[in-house]
Formats: sequence, structure tokens, C-alpha cells
Amino acid sequence: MGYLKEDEEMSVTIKDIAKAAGVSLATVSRVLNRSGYVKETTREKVHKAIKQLNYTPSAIARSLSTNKTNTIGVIIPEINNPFFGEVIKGITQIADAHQLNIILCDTDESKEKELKALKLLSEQRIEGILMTPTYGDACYSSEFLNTLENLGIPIILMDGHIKYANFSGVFIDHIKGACDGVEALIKAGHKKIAIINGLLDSRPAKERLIGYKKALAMHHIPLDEKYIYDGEYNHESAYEMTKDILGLEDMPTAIFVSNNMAMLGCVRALNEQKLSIPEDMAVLGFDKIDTLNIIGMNISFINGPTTKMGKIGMKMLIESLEKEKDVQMRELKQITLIPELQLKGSEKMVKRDR
Amino acid sequence: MGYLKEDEEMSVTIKDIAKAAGVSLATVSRVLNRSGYVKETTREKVHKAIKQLNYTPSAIARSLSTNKTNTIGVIIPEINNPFFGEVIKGITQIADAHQLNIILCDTDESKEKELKALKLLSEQRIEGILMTPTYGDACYSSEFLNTLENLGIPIILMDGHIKYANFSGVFIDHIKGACDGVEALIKAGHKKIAIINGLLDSRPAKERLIGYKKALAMHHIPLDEKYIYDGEYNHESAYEMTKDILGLEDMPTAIFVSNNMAMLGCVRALNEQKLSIPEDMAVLGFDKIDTLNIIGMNISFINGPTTKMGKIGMKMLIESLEKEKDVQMRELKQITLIPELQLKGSEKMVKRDR
DNA sequence: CTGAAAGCGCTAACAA
DNA sequence: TTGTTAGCGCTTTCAG
Repeated sequence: MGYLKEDEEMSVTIKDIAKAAGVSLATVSRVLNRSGYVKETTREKVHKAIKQLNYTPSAIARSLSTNKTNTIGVIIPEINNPFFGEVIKGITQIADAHQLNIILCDTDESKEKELKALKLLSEQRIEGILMTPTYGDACYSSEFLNTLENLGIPIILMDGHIKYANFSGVFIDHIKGACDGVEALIKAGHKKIAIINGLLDSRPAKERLIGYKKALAMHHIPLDEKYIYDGEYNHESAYEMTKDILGLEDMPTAIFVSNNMAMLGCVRALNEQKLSIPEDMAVLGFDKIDTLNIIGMNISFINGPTTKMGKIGMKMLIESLEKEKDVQMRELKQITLIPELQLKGSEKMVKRDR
Repeated sequence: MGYLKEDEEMSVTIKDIAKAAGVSLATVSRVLNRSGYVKETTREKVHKAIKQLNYTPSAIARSLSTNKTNTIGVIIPEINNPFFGEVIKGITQIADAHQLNIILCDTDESKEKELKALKLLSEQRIEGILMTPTYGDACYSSEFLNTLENLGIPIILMDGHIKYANFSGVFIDHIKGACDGVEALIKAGHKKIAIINGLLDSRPAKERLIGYKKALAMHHIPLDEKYIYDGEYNHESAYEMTKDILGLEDMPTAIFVSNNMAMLGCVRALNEQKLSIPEDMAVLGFDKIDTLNIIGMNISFINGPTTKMGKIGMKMLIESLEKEKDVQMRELKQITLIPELQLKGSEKMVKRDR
């Protein structure tokens, strides 16, 4: 009874276009893909039909037919961590330029979800994966490893290692970063340098400690165990440790806080005691917190590259996608990025009278 | 010559499984989808074949056949902004629970990319879109509006309005948020309250100013134009404005900084002049910056909900996906979230001797 | 330059 | 319970 609306509901297909333009399916497909020769006038006819019928090609059908999806998967542990926000920014920038879609999976730091994500992406027939495995050397289930190996598509890791398996990826040289940073402190005259570190079951914490020790050794400064603090990588823990340090008999002149969240706790403790940086205590951090310097704290940082890591990872993935076409060979390629030192004066030794 | 590796390269299909298990395609499909009756023994045979051949169903083929993709698109202006990181967290949590995939598009604040993203998603035959349009009331091209309308799938907006169009979405009540916050200042005794605001071509800035004015009016405090500062929503601009404010003849006792980036500039200016919060100046912000309070600044904030907005948006989208099945009706539903007041003492009027 | 037809991998009637 | 078969929308030989 009512009026029938011109129904575009049952989505229009290439067939409708063909009919409307008075040509065959193949021809429409050709103008869609600019493949093969098509007479200019027919091309126009087709385009007109496309406009009129408001046609949008189906990537699904195309994928099935061509066996290509132009989609890659990104798996990360926590999307709400600004660190990964920047990494993804880098990824999207490159992906965009190459017309690749991104399916995002947040694993919430759970190995289980990581596995699920892998399977899901695999079903979607994505062409490659970019992932940061959740931290910790937690043992990997054989199912996980199997899934990974049977995926049959390139996987690029970003700053993480998967035990028992060798994958290509972009990694951050935590050792060198920490070493360079601590060395800057030493060169500024510091000899008593404390470190607020994370638990040693995480690779970054382990390596940053190594870097710290290495710098001391290189400059013949004896290692003093009382300056080494291990705790959780969070601000509460660092707050307590900093208070401890400030109560030390033989107080250090500098603190190397090897994690960004921990840095906040350290700053809080210093603030509470009205100590200023670097006048009263030099402070060096790992992974910057922009806000601190913007409000004028001038803390020195060792910065792991974020956006850059995403960009490079994505480029590596694209490269291996292309390679795979030619030869049936998978090559291992690992790129290590060295963190950048951002010295804001806080590494300086201002008061030498201690 | 060489050994042939057992080649699983040409990916295994449902057909291979059928052959291996000695059943028909349909049967395999049935056990895959747990649809229809299958004898227990055949089910087992099929499962064994699936394991042995390491079969992964193709979501692509399934999508083509069922006309469902279980995928939704998320379009946001800047993935590297922590605000959106949290929004996405909320989205993924709900999506996860409903087995929905997410295709992520970052528009880089560009209307052009926004349009591209829309088209791309449309080709992928996603089932719905969750988006935050880039800020500003910049005029929308008719092409954009057309695309949006012709999409034929539900779109849920998150804290943004698209001019000339009415879409469902989750919005933030900037007016109420600002009003509540400023009111808290007034109740604490403040009468001279400055506002550092953004440019008025952005809806949030406009509305937050309205909220500010409203609070003053409600408490019969005359509006003083010299306390109103409009600038860019960034820290440099806010830094300068704060310095201006601090040089004012009749200095205010409180500052309402209506944006999180701007807050940083304000804090920097206060720090430089060794003014403490709230002893020397009460400070209220819009959208918290966690780091500031962690390091002990105790700034009061009006917090727009982030993760929550993502969750609610996703739920709304799922709801409209389900509704759409039943009736061919699209209903408009707009939910407004009220920002939460996080009073950390900085709204207090500590020195009344000014 | 254009058309016909055979798939891509899977689902969903319809039969058996 | 199970098998047959006709698509889903598009690409891509192979002929014309």
C-alpha cells in the first residue's frame, strides 16, 4: 500500500552496473581496476552508471577472487598506553600510504587473548602481522608457538622477543640507551648514581640495568649495590624507593629512573621534599613523559623511539610482503633502534659540594 | 630433484577437509557452524581432519556467502592522543565480548582522510561505524554528507557533531561539566575567576565558555571580560595567557583552564613564578592529565569520560545493528555523558587576603 | 576492445 | 543425518 522507496538496500553489484551501462561484467571490472584496454566512451558509460547507482565495490568479493586482502593485523598489549598510541600512529601513517587496512587487536596483556587475536586475524586472511607480545618471559604455550608458525604470513615484532622463536622485528637497544644515558651523567661529574629499576623478569628492566652497570664499569666506577633498587614499574613503588634513596647516609647525586611511570613517583618524592632538579638531584629517565618537561621540569630522558618504531616495523612488513611474492623464502631481519638522548640539563652536576 | 616439503602453502579449504574426512562440504560446514544435526562420530572425523590439515576457515568466503562481516570501523582524528587511546580501549573491550573485529582509521585531523576512510570501510562491507569527526565546524563537503547518508549502515558519533546531519551518538556535556566545575570554585569562595579557553570555532571551547558564564550568572557574579582569554588549545598559548593573567592589576584568585594541553602551559607559568596550587592560585582543568596529580600537584579537574564513552558508543552500535535486522527503521538516539568532577583541593580558596 | 564462463571458499536451501 | 547444488560479487583467462 505504502510507497516503495527506490530501494538501494539490496546493495548494487557489478552486475547492475553492467546492465545499466549495457556492457559485460568483465568490462566493468576492467574500468574498476584500470586493467586492460577499454574504449574511452565505454569507460565513461560505466562511470556514469557507477555514479548513478551509487555503487561501491565489495572488497570482500574481490579478496575472495584475488586472494589478497590488503589488510594487516596489529596486536598490542594495551592500546590505552600512550606509548602504543604513538607506535600505532607510525604504523597507520605508512599503512595509509600503501592503502593497507589495519585490524586492531588489544590483548590486554593477556596471552590468551593474544592467541585468540592470532586466530581471528588468520581467519580474516590478513597478509601480515605487526605485534608487540605482552611483556615478561612468560612461557609460551606450544599452541601459541604452533599457531604462529603455521600462520604462513610474515610477522614483525616490535620491541619484544618471543622465547623459543626467531622472528623478524624492530627492537630497542635498552642496554645501549641506558648506558649512553648514565654515561652522560658520569661525564657531567656524577659518581654516585642510584638506579630505580623494574623487576628483573622483564627484558627491558634487565637490559637497562646491564646498561647502567656497563656505563659505570667503562668509567671505572665501582658498583655500589646500595644504589640499586628493583621494584615494580609503577609510581607508588618508585615513590617509596626515592624516599629511601633520599634518606641514604651517602646520598647519590643522581638518580636514573629506568621507566616512565616510575619517574612520576620519583618526581613526587622530590617535590615533597622541595628538592629541585637538577640543583638538588640530577634525574635521568627512560621513555619521556612530555608533560613533565612542558611544565618546566627539564628532566633528561633516554627516549625509546615510538612512532619511528611503528613506521619501520610497517615498512619491514611491507617489504617482506613483497619479497614473499617472488621467492618462497623467509628471511630473518632484525633492526635495532638506539634510543635517543634528550639532555635537558638535568644530567648536570650542579652542586658539587656533596 | 630436491625434497618436496609437505605443501600447505595453497591454503587448505573446506573441500580438503571434506575429502579427508570422507564427508560432504555441507557436513563440514555444519560442524564448523554447529548448525543442524551431525552424528557425533562424523563430527569427530571432521575435527580430526581439521586438526591434521591445520585448517583455518576463511572469514572472507564466509562473509561473501552470509553477507555479514562481523567487523566495524572506528574512525578517529588522532590515535596518538591519549584521550582516544582510552576511548578505543573501551571500544575494544565491548567489541571483544561480541566477537567483532575492528578496522581502525586515523584521519590525522583531515577531512579528506575522513572521507577516504569512510569509503574504504564501506568497501570492506563493515557493519557499522564508530567515529569522532575531526573538530571544528569546518564545512562538510556535500560529497562527505552524501557518502555518510548512502552508507546504509549505522553510524555512532562520539563527542562530535556533524553539521547538517543528525546522527546517533554519545556526547559529552561540556556546558554542564564546565558549569559544575566553576560552581565548585565559586562555592569555595572564589569570585574572580579567569578562564583560559580555546578558539570559539570549536564546539568544546564554545560550550565550556557557556558553562563558565552560566555558573557565574547562577551565582550573580558579574561577568568580567578581562578575565576571559581565548587562544589556541595548546600549551604555548596558555603559557602566555597565564603570564598575562598573573600580571593583571586585579588578579583573579582562580583560573579555569578549559583544555588539557593548555593546562600544561598554565602550570609552567605558575611554576616559573614559584606560585603554588592552590595556595597562590586555584586551578581547575578540563580533561585530566594524570601525570600532574601523580607528581603531587593536586589540580582539580572536570573529566570527560573516555573509556566509558567508547564502551557506550560500542554498545549503542551493537544495539542498532541488532535492531536493523528486525525492522527497516533507523532511530535517532543520543546519549549525553556528564563529565565527572575530580576535586583535589585545588578549587579551594586558601588565601582570602587578596 | 569486449564478452562468456570458470572459479575463489563458504553457506543454505532442498532433497534424499 | 547427510549430500547436491546454486549462489555471494568479483577477477581473469580465453575467445571473439
